[in-house]
Amino acid sequence: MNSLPDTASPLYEKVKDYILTNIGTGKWSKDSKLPSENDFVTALGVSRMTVHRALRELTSAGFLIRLQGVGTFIAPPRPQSTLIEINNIAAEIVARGNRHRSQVLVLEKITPTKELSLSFEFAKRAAIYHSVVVNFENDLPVQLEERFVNPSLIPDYDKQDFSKTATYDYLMQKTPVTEVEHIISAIPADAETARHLAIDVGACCLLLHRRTWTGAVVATISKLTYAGSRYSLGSRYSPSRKS
Amino acid sequence: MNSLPDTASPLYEKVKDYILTNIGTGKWSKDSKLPSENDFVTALGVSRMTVHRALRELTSAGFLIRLQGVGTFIAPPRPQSTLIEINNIAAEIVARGNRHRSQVLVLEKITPTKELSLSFEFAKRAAIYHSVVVNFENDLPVQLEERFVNPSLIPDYDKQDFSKTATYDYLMQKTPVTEVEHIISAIPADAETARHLAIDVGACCLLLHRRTWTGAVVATISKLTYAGSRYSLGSRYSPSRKS
DNA sequence: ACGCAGGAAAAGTATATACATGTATGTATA
DNA sequence: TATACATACATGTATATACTTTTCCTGCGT
Repeated sequence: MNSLPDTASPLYEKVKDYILTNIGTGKWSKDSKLPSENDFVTALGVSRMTVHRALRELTSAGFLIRLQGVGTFIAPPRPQSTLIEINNIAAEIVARGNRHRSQVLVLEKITPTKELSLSFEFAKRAAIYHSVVVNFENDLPVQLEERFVNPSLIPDYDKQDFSKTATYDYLMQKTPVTEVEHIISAIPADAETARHLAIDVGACCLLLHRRTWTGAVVATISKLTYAGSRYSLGSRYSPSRKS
Repeated sequence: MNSLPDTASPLYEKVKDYILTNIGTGKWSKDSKLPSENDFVTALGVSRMTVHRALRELTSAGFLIRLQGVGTFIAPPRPQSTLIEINNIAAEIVARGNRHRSQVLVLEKITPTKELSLSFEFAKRAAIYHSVVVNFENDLPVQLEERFVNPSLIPDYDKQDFSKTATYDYLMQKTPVTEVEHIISAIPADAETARHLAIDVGACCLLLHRRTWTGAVVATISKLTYAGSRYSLGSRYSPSRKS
């Protein structure tokens, strides 16, 4: 009763293909339940662990939804998640063939405000690092970068020379990021920002607010301000349903 | 010798945490080999299959690189493609528990400018649909939506009632999107925009420029303008987690 | 009718075991 | 010296088994 293809791929991949094919041809309707793991075991003649692995991977790839005690179902079509990628500005500038330079304005250890401490999800008020850097593309300031960094994860942040190494590269190299939060908004430049970006007070800026986590701990909080007239965030994206 | 946390999570998750933590603290250097599966078995007192699952999931999440016959290594820092998801504004508003309403200002067939025709990658100047809609959240205008639509893909666009069906939903339902381009910038509101969004002329706006393709054909071009003071694009993203 | 107990079913986890496959390395042989 | 082979070790796959957790349903008693 084995209707699996006889390619050279491992068995659990064959089971995945078998299931994907049958979803595609509508063998199982969108609402009804898929066969249980044990059904597949008898139908395909493979062990339950192998079926389980196939189903688990299809679930994590977003094709299926599984409920313990209930069964396995076809996942609804993906929500329209059209994605914007946010990259390292220094790398972007260099990739465009332009010259990148950065100027460190502030690099210090501070006691955070109550609000900032809250953003870090700190129980107690603890000291954090604070840096302000301006990034230039061909001597034109394009990004004002303010970062707050958790010293328990990145202990020597204030000892670095960020005119040589981009803060971003340093942080990425120091600690793995397990979660990222982004908020993009448009705001008028205040006097300080205007001065550093060499734009008029009140001029439109893109503000990118970013928090990164390492495990359950907030690692960094960044406020990246782009001169609206000189920079935009772009991406091109092909949705594809491959794992 | 079990140094795993005693939370309520499954064992393979604890092993994953254990490994991620030790990567974070630099216990294993970036170049050297991680302990083998059997090393973990004796060090942590769990079965090899459990270790294997932990390592496999960390690998598929991009933290590790494994070579059969060689060993397990720390993956180079990911190119930080941190992603912003852009969703259907009508759905978002409803998801927030607020009321969505839209007002159709323009719905017509026009002959495109040369520039627009170029954006559509048209060989010859061909007529296209044009719509302008304002989207309200609880009667407050938050988004001005201007769209240009390729009639060869969506023939009846100008016959629809977009005060009932969101343009977005209609387009998504009509034609599959195989590719999307996004550009986000910050611009001051012009007189027209200011009037429709009920903001001051020159106030900061988020401008989201979007092109969608169906196959090799440009399907739609959209200019979505958000009142900067009332809207921001946000996302939270876990590189490691599923779904 | 109603509520509850208990069992069946389904996915989730964990382990032991076996074998397969790929890589590096050392050793014997041509 | 150089090639071939043997071996050890690493990850990869597959299975059998056992137990857990969650959910749903059924039947019994009130």
